[in-house]
Amino acid sequence: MARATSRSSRFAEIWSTVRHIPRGKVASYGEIARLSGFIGQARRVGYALRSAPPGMRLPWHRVVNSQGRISLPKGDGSYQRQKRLLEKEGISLKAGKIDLQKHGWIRKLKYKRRQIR
DNA sequence: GTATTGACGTGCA
DNA sequence: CTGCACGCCAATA
Repeated sequence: MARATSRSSRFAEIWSTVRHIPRGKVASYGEIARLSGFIGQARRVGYALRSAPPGMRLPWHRVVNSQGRISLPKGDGSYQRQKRLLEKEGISLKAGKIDLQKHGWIRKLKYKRRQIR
């Protein structure tokens, strides 16, 4: 076994991480990559999600880019599709962007930590 | 085998 | 704010 070069096995880590994203929260491709053990390989996450077959109920819509923006093209309606799924979970988009401070699963701590609690 | 593209990220002009 | 370059890895031509 050593090699487990199966593509599925390689993507399994990413799929598993994505599945751990709580409802109503979002994570970036880079964060998913890091949590899956693929630091700096955000691109692989996008590839894994694209290869993810439907039916496994993968919350792929909770994954956006670091800017809080949907990376899918608007041309074929993919953008709208994800946007709708997000709004359905209470995640609203502001000017095409998500407020990561509020909906980010792993938000970066800011220097202004007053009122945290 | 190389070249190009892609559901990305970060830095810089 | 936008656009461009480079890095990262895998799939595709």
